[in-house]
Amino acid sequence: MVFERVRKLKVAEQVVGAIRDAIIRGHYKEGDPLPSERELATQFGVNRSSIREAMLRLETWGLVHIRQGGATRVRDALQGAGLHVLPYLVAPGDRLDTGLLDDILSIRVMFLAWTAERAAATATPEDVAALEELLESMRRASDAERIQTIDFEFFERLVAVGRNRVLTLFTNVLREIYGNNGAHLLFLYTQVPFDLSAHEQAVAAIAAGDSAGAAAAMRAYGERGQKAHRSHGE
Amino acid sequence: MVFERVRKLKVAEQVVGAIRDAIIRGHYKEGDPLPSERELATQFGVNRSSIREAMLRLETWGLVHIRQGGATRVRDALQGAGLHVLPYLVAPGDRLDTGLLDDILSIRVMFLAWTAERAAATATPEDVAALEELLESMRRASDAERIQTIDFEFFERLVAVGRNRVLTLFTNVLREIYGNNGAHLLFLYTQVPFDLSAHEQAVAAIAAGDSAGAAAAMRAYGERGQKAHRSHGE
DNA sequence: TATCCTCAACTGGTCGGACCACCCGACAAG
DNA sequence: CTTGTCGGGTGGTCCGACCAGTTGAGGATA
Repeated sequence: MVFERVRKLKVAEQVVGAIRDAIIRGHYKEGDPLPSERELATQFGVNRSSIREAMLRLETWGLVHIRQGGATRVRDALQGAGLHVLPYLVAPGDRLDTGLLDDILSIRVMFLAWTAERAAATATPEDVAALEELLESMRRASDAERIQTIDFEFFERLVAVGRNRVLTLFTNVLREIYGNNGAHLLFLYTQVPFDLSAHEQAVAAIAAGDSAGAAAAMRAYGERGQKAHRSHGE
Repeated sequence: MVFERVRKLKVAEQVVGAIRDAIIRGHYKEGDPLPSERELATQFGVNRSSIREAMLRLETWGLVHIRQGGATRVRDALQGAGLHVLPYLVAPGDRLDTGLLDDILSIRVMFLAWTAERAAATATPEDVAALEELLESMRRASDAERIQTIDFEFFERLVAVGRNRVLTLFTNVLREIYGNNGAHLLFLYTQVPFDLSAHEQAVAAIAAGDSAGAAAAMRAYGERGQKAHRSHGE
């Protein structure tokens, strides 16, 4: 596998991107009316159907509010929107403002700790073996990017072990964020050799069924990341 | 205000509901192809545009996967879908299967504890006053439904106090779930007088800036709910 | 003057029918 | 067995028309 799949952008997807960017960059503020579908169609040089498709996507993401008869208006994204907008709020390539990254890392600590705690309660010997295997490949990995990938696999594995369907849904969202913006979090892994002690402690605790221990280990790991960000940010 | 606003269902919304239900009820399983848009249009007796709109919604929710040239197929909702499908997975009025409720309550504990912990770190005197006011109205409330409403307000307040934008996004999702399915969780509040001690401890800890104490109090409260469900379920 | 009603000119929602781009499976050619 | 072709089906886009709510300006009314 050398070449990636070519990404074909539908017309509607390009329109979505353009409007989303315009909103994020502040051309349209909260509550502002967007141009009518017919006008956007001529502006973009596409058919109204495509504009409609774009608007529908933006609405299900919670970025705009559509109402028959009235204009389609921008909605305050962080107020009314669902979680799923996050991946789209942070456009790939954009800089992430520091405050938001803070918030994300804080949430990360919560998920790491909780996931480990749940996993310790429900792990089978096979689960533990799989986790140890991932540890081993992290030890062997030599560059930050690879470690990051494996670490996220480790996390996903932890979630799967926890066997909580709702938590799995959350992870899917996190994966989207991560997949689009992994570069912003790469600094968490640039220290090589990567300090694996927390992971090792966590796996040991999980193997022993020690929920509190597993949670503490992963929590410590997460907080180390927060600290790294603070000193790294200035 | 006695009467609620009449809810007008767009054609596409009805189609979305019908297809969603068909998927949830198992008429279409993971990976199954849905009928073509043209066929669905004649079956539902509507235009293809409406079917397309419905499909787009289902796709952004992660329930189906659309690909040009090939058939639109059902996607395993709990595998590939984002969090935002949860409100739609549990249709209002449906029974909630016990396992899922277990999972939800488990997540609830995590959020309660974490939210309280964060709040303790960032609360201002005004925040504390607002929380105490909510406590007071819970004391005065006499029926379970009212208590439930206030308790969720309390939680939202806690989130706001934490001042974490990402956590706020999560709450928006939870609110949707809660709003549509509060009845399933009503059993958490049927004990009257409602035991407020955990809330009181949490607020006290928040006022004192004691993160660990606040987390422990709300965690205990959440775990009491889990226990109630287990004994209530059989 | 102040209030209400009416109506025209928007907006989004639905319709139907056409054609394009793409995928797949059948089948022929090598 | 592999490769190439092609036809029929699927979603993607386009067009133009009409339906259904919303809004606001201007006139009728008190």
